[in-house]
This record gives sequence, C-alpha cells and structure tokens, in this order.
Amino acid sequence: MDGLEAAAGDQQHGRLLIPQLPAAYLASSSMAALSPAGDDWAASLILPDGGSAAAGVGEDDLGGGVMAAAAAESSCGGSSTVTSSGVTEAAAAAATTTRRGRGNGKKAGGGGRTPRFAFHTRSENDILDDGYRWRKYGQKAVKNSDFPRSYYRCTHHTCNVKKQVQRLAKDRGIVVTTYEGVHNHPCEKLMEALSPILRQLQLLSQL
DNA sequence: CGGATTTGACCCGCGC
DNA sequence: GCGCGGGTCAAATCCG
Repeated sequence: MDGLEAAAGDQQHGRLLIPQLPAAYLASSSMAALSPAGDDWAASLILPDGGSAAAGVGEDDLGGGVMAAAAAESSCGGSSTVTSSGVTEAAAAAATTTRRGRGNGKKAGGGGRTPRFAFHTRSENDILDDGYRWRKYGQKAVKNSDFPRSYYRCTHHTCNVKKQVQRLAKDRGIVVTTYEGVHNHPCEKLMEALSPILRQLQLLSQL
C-alpha cells in the first residue's frame, strides 16, 4: 500500500510509469507465440478521475475513448501498435481516486492518488494476457451496457493493482480494460519471454 | 486440496 | 434525506 503509493508518487514525473504497463502490452503483443490470438492492439488515452475534467471512466468518456481507439486502430492498419503519446501527460494528470466499497478501513487515508489507464482493445477474448496473473473478485452489470463489467485484482501479494474489463455494447469486438495502480513487482511472463532477448543483447554488446 | 471463479449482499458516494 | 449506481466482500462452488 505504502509501496504502491510511493511508487506512484515517484513515477508522477512521467517516464517510469508509462513503460511499466505498456511494456507488458508491447511484449505480449509482439510475443504472438504467447497470446493465442493475434489481436489488434489500440490504446486510448488515460482518463484521470476525481477531477472536474473527467469524473472517472464514465460512459461518455468511454464513447470518446472508443473513437480515439478506432482512429488509432485504423491508422495502425492492423499491425499491433500501442499509441503511447498523450499517455504520459494523462498519467501525470492522474488525480486522486475516490475509494468506495466497504468501509473496512480500506480507504487509502485521503491521499490515494492512483494512476488509471484505459485501454481499448479489439479482441474476441475478454481476458487479455498481459503477462500478469489476475484474480476476479467481482462482476457487475452496469447501466447503458448490455455486458457486465468484471473486476480483477493482481494476485501478487504485495501488489494491489486492479483492473476492470468491460465489453462495449456498441461494438462487442472492443474490450475496455481500465487499469488502476502500478505493479510493484516484475512480470514473470514478461521476464521469461524477455530473458533470451536480453541474453542476445548482452552477447551483442560484448562484440 | 488449493487456488480461481461465481454471485448475492453490503457499503458508500453522489445526484436529486 | 432518499434512492440509485457502482465497487468490494466473502461464502459457496468449480476446476486442475
């Protein structure tokens, strides 16, 4: 908890925060062997919540995001690409997160500034293999959507990153994945897949 | 048998 | 103050 907040605080300046999530995405999308389906990846901007600009990832925001995602997708032309421009700014602008749920003292004492990322992905599969292990802890039907929203939590003990997965009612081919928080542990799958590449890089650098 | 998922209940913030 | 909508908990169930 403190670790996460500290990490998030550190990465407020920008850089580090961004590679952590999209890196997994880039890896998983480039590692076609790992993911069963060669999905088209399109990332939308981050939607800061708690602010006046955008009160969370609302329906209206989703709609706008979809447009952005569609544009990115068409410009990508099918190649798996993550548009990360704009993400940095939005991440830096990520505001405090209003914690809900049970009042079990789970509230992050007032200063819970958790970055949120909203990814729009075109995939037949709801569960996208981003390299991390997720445990589902809830599912809820949301208004203005025919499809339920699923809530996942990172299974790593010290990592309380959460993500919501929701399929769009308009275009059921698009899955909106909203990440909340930053992983404070390495991604096993990612490291596993990257290790041969890293070894090659080391070899090359020796020459 | 242990971990993941399902599902209904509970809680809280917000708008009216 | 009340109701609604959304997020989380936790017991039951499922699955490898």
